[in-house]
Amino acid sequence: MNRLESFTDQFMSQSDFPPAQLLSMALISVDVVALRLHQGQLQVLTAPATHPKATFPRALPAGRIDPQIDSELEQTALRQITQLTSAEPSWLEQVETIGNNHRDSRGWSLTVVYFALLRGEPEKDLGEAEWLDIGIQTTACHDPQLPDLAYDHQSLLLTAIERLCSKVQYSTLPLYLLPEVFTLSEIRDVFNCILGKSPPMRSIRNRFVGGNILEDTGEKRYGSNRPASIYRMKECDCAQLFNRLYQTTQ
Amino acid sequence: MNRLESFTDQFMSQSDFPPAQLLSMALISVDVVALRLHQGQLQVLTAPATHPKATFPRALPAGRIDPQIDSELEQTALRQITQLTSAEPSWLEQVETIGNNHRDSRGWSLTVVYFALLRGEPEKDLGEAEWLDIGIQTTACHDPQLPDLAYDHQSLLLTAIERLCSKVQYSTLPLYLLPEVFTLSEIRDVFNCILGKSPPMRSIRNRFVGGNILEDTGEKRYGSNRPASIYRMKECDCAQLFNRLYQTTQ
DNA sequence: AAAATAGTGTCTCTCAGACAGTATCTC
DNA sequence: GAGATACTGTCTGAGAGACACTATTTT
Repeated sequence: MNRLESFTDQFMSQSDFPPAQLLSMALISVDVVALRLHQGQLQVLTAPATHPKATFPRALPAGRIDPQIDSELEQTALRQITQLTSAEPSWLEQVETIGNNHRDSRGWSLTVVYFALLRGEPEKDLGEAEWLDIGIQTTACHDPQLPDLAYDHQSLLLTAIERLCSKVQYSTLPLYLLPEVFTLSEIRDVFNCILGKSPPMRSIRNRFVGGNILEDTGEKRYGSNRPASIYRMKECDCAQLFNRLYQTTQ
Repeated sequence: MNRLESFTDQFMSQSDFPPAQLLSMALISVDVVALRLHQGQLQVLTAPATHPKATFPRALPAGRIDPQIDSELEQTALRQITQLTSAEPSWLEQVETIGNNHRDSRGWSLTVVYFALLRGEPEKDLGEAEWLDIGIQTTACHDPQLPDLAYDHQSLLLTAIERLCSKVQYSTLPLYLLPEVFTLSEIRDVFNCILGKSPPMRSIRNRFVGGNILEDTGEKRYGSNRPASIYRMKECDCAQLFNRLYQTTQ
């Protein structure tokens, strides 16, 4: 038990303290679900589970707010990723905040969960990072095979994956898992890796090219077939939304 | 300065304590944006702003987690509503968590923001509650006229309103602002109150009646015209999603 | 009958999906 | 030319929007 915990326990026992204010003392952490596509496989970034009683050896990258460094919550999340891998996430958004008195045996605890995407480019991981595969049931996307993670991290991962599955169907989010330049077929591959199926190329082409989301680099990717045009996302701050869902993928 | 604050200050000054753990000490609050429709007007529930230096007299209902009462974060949010009004919200969801070192002069502070809808039925408020009008610019829904609120609560309100505006267009959320039974025209009124415009009755009818979302009570509402069928939401746990947006309302 | 709102029929438009057909590369 | 993948043309279907038309009540 480290100094913080012993201190917290001592504080908690002071029953004359107004209970409504006690929870300024809740244990706060920021957990990150960082996903990437690697060799046709959706993967999640993990760190060693530090707690001795952890049910599994790996856990989501997590940490505490460091007021010396972080002026915003998002910076805390970013820091968890950069501590493990040299890559900058192409996407970062808050998923949910879990707070209750049963997820941590020490009492009330609160976690802000972030969701990050990393581009599928060559990059190097630092020390303790490990990417674990996420399996997709081709038949039903609703029950992906998640790796075992310590604490309640598997359920946090599930929530993030559900967010991903939902958002790829009505936004430009799939592009954030791809390298800076890519072909249309690679967009289809993103759908396949995430959902186990994909809309037809006609629909992808209509939405992304017809919708003026992409910029043609003029380059071609050559293979043992007709070369494919190489595209790049047009400059924009955040994912654009469409007003229909792909339905093949439901 | 209450006891917690002085304690926090003292603790913060202990420079030998690992800074990464300090933020277990962040000030945590749960803020609620509770909305209702009252006489054709979208309204937000407010409480008096307690802080002496508050910029405006009213604020969103907010409170701390009380570990004696709350086992889940959502209960803390619910408690803020029931302390001010006798009504149960028909909808409650988490919006976002704001955490940074500049929204509270005391240092790092963290707020989990919830978003609640209350049915437009006769109900009584308790003591300090006050419902403030939210104006909609009929021309552009993107800039509603929000009431002045203390702290950063106007910006939290804006985020919640944006969530509402977005979600009414592709889900059954509008129904959660209506009484238990209602007519189709009242659904149109909800759109008008929130967005300043509404999809045509034909589209509302197709989506809600054709989509098998509603149950016809068999009753009629009489006025100085052809009576309207009275409907009720079919039993379901949460808002159902459609796979297109209404476009008239963009 | 007039006024008012409820509700229907039907056409158009957009965009996803299906699928056949054409294009352009390597081997 | 065969094989492979890229890309286009075009039809269907779902569902939103527009709008004319009909229905049923009160006054």
